[in-house]
Amino acid sequence: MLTADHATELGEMFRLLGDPNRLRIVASCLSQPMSVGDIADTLDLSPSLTSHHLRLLRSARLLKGTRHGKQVFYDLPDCHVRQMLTNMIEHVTEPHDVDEAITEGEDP
Amino acid sequence: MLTADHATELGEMFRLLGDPNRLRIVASCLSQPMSVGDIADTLDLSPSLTSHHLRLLRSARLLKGTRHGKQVFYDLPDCHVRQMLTNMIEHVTEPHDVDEAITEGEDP
DNA sequence: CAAACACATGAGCATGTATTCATATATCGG
DNA sequence: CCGATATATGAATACATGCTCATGTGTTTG
Repeated sequence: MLTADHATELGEMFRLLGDPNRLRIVASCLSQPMSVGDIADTLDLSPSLTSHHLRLLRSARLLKGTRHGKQVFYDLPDCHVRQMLTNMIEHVTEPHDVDEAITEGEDP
Repeated sequence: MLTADHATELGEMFRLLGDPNRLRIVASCLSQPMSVGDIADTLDLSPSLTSHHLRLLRSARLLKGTRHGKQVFYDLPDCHVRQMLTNMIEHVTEPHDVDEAITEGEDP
């Protein structure tokens, strides 16, 4: 069972990954640490917006920032999360059929 | 790489799991199909709110609804998602240390 | 058919949040 | 120290979203 507290905690992480730009930011740091400027350039986001998102991701420990001189590089400290994301990104590239209707179950 | 479209699609799914009540609803359907009333009772949510959330989860194909007489039972049609969630729920019960600061990397 | 039950849906509100613009902080080169 | 570069932060705003209340739809039973 999932307690309300754990649902809030886990939900907070999913909520952060629920924004497309934030998800792209995290994804861009999956294979190697990325500087803020490189992330912003790669994803075509303003440095300010990128930094705002990075702050949220850092607060939730989804990303970890390491300063090297003027630049700060971000990467995923949690290998469990990294694996989950790698997995889901791979999964989302597969085709799937569409059916959102309520189906009828056969009689018992 | 993760395209913007795929980020939107995957992000949409994470966004839905990002609400604690919705996450609890999905989690409650992990082991066996659950009727709307049972979900609402178990999680102490109003039937209306439960149904609103179920509609969103159904639209995103995170849950599938099957009618049996007056009741509608919901469960997870995607075993990939089920496994991911089972995994993350298990993970969130483990302890973890707290460090959201920017750390200093050693000189090159 | 009518009443009861289970669920779905629409409107409305209060709150949260993604983005932008302006500004501040930190680090390095000269 | 000064300017330039890189990142962070604060305020303001337009928009999204969770929730409730009221009502509608579908299904079984009398």
